[in-house]
Amino acid sequence: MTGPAPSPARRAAALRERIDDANHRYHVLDDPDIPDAEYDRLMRELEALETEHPELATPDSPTRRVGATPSRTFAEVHHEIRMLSLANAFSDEEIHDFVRRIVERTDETDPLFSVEPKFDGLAISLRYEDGVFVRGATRGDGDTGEDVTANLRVVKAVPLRLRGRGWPRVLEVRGEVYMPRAAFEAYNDRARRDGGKVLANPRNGAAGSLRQLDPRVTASRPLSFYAYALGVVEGGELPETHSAVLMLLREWGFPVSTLAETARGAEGCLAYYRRIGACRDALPFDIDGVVYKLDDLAGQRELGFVGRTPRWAIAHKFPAQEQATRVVSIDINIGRTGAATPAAKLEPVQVGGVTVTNATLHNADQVARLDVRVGDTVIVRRAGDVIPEVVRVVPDQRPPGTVPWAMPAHCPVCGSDIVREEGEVIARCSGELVCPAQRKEAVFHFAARRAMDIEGLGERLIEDLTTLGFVGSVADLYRLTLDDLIEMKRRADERDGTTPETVKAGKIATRWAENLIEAIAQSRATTLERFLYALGIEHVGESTAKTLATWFGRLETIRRLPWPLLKRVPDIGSEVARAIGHFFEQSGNQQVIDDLLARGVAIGDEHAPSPKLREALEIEAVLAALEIPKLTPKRAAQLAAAFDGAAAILAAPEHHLVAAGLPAETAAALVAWLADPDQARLFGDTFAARERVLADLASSGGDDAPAAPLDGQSIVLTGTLATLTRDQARTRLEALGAKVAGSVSKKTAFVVAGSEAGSKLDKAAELGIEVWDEARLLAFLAEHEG
DNA sequence: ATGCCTCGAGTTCA
DNA sequence: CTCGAGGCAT
Repeated sequence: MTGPAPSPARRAAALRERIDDANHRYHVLDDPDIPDAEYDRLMRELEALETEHPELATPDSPTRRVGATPSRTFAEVHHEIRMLSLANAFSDEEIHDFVRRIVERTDETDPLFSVEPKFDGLAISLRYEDGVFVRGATRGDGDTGEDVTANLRVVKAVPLRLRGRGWPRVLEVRGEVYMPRAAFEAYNDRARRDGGKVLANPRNGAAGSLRQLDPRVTASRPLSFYAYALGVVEGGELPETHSAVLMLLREWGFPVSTLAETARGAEGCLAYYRRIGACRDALPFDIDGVVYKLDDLAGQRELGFVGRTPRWAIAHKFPAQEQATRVVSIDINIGRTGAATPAAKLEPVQVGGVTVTNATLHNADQVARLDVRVGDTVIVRRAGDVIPEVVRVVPDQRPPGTVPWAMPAHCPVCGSDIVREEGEVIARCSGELVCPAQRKEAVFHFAARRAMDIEGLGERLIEDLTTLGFVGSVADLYRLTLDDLIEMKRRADERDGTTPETVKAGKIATRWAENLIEAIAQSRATTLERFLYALGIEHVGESTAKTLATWFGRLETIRRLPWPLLKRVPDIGSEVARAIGHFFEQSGNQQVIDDLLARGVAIGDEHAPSPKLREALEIEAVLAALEIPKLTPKRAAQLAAAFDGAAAILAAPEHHLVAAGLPAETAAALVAWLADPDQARLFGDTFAARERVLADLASSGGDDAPAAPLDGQSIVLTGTLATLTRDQARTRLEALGAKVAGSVSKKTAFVVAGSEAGSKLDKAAELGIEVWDEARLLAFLAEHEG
C-alpha cells in the first residue's frame, strides 16, 4: 500500500484536484462522491502541506476559500458590460405584449425563448482570467458594484478554476447567489439555539452574507450559486443561442438551473410559468418568478435596450408571497376547549393571490417572541400551505406610543378569568360551560361531519341558536321544531335590522328550516365512535373515541367507568383516562347524555366488550393502574397473588398486608391511601366496574374474533385516489383491522399512493416503506372483504 | 429520564 | 399543515 512518497508539490496538486472535484460534485452536480469526513481529511492534509511549504500555496487553492484576512471596506468595481435589470410582468397580457413587440421588431414569427426560474437572491458577476477566478462583484446599480471576491471564494458552488476546455481568456459569468431554503432553516435553528442572530429570509441572508467584512463569517453561511448569463468575453468564440451558452457554462463547471429550458412563443412561456408556479413550494430554494430571454443572440443584439432594460428579456413574477401590512388589532379567539388564541386583524393585503385580513399568532409566547403590537407594520407570508402567518415586525415603522401586547386577564366573551397553567403554552378561558363561545364551539364540534354529521348546521346558525337561547346544550338540538327555527330567524332578523324573508316569501323561505330539521333527524342514527367523539371530551379525538368504542363496546359501560380501568387500554394513559373520567363525573354531562338518548339518539353498533379486556383487566394490572403511592407494579402483583380478590385487599388490616410480604412502608401507604374516603370509593367502584365488564364479556360468549387480514397494521394514505374518497378507503381498511395513520414512520406497514402524492411518498421512499398503488389496494380489498 | 411516534386542536379563504 | 403534548419503548 505504501509506495514511494510523492513529492509535496505533486501531492498538493493531486489534493487540489481531488478537492475541487469533490466540491464540484457536491455543490454543482449535487451528487457527492466522498463522505464529508473524507473531504475534511483531504482539506486538512492540503492545509498542512501548504503551511509547511508556503511556496506551494496557489491563489486558486481550495484552502483559499476560508481564512483570508478581513477587508476594511469593499472596493468599487466598474462593470464594463452593464449588469441588467429586467422589466417585470405580472399578467399573461403583458407577456403577450412582450412577445408581440419582439415579433414586430425582428423577422421571427414564433420566437424561441430560453426560460428559467428567477432566483430570489443577489445578482453577481464573476471574472475569470485564463480559467482562474480573479474577481467577483455585486451588481450595485448595474454600472458599479462592490468587490466581494474574498466572500465569493468561500461560496463552494463558485468554481475557483474553470473545468473542461475552450474557455475564453477573459470570461465574466453572471448569476445569482442564493441561500437554499433548508440551509436557511437549519442556519436559523442553530442561531436560535445558540442565541445568535436570526436571518430574516433566504434572500436577505444571501445579501447580508456577501457583504460581510470577514469571509469566515460568509463561509459559515450556507450559500449557493446559479449562473445564467455572460458579461465580458475576450479571446474566445461563443455559441449562437442563450441556451447553448448555458450548456457551455455547465461544461465549464458552473451550476446552471436544471429547470432551464426553451419554450416557443407566448403560449410556451406561459405554460412554463404555470408549471414552475405549481411546483414552486416544492423547490429547495425561493424563486419570485420566471425569466424569458430571446434564445437567439443575434436577435437580442438587434432588439437592444430601452433605458436600462433589454427588449429581449422579461421577468414574469409570481404574486408576492410576502407582503407588509398594518396590524389593526389583536383579538382573542376562544376555542372549544377554552383555548384563548391571539389573532392579528390586518389591513387587507394581497398575498400569494388572496386577500389576507387575519393571521393567527398562536399563543402569547409567539406574540412576545415577535413583539407584535397594535399599529405595527408586519410582514405576512403564506407559507407552504395556505395559512397566513406573521413573519416579523418591521421595527423602523413602529409608531410612537405602542405598548407590548399582553394576554387579557378575562375572557372577552364571558368575562371569566383566563388562566395559563404552569408549564403550558396555551392560556384558557375558565368559563367552561358558562362561556357562550365555548358552548357555541361545542355545538359546532358536535354537528361536525366526522361527529354527528348534521348537514347545514354551520357557524352562523349555531351562533344565532345559542345566543338567542334556543340551544343551551347539544341535546336541545333534538327538540327544535320548525316553529322554533322560524321564530329564531325572525328574532335574528329583528336584531340585525334585516328584512324578514320568512314573512315575505312564505313557504320557500322555510325550506332551509325544513332541511335542517330533517338533517338533525337523520343524525339521530349514529355509531358509538361518532357519539363519543361528538361529546367533545378533552383529549378524546376520533382515534381515542374509536379505541374506547372497540374495547368497551357500550355507551352504558363507558359512561360509568372509573378512570383506572380506562387506563388499561393501549394509548390511553393517566392524563387521558382522568380527562374522560372527569367528563363523566360531571352530572351536567350525564344529564346531556340522558337527554340525547331520550330524544331519540340511537347508537346502532353497540356490542360486547373486546375479549382482549380479559387480560388487560387482570387484578394486578388494575391495582397498578390505581396509582396508589409506593405500590409499584411488582408489589401490585404480589398483593393480587396473596389475596383472594379486591374485597379481601380492601378488608385486610395492615399486619395482614405485611404478612403477605409487602414492605411495611408500602403497606402503610396503602392503608393510608384507603383511609381517604374518596380513594376507597374509587377502589371499590373500579373493581365493581371491572366485575360488570367481565360479566358482560362472559355472557356474550366472548369468543375471540377471527384475525383480521390487516390486524394492527399501520397504513398511510396519500394523494388522490381515482375511485375512492379518502374516507371510503379509510373505512374499508379499518374494517380489515388496519389503523390508518396520518404520517409515515418506520412502523408504517405500507403507504397507499394516489395521484399527486406529496411529501408522505418521499418519506416512504426514504424509510424504505412499501408503496401500493390504487389498483393493488382495490385488488386487496376485493380479495379480503365480505 | 430520553426520544420517537401519534393524536388532538386550531387555523384561512374562496 | 403544524405545533404541543401524551403515551410508550428504551
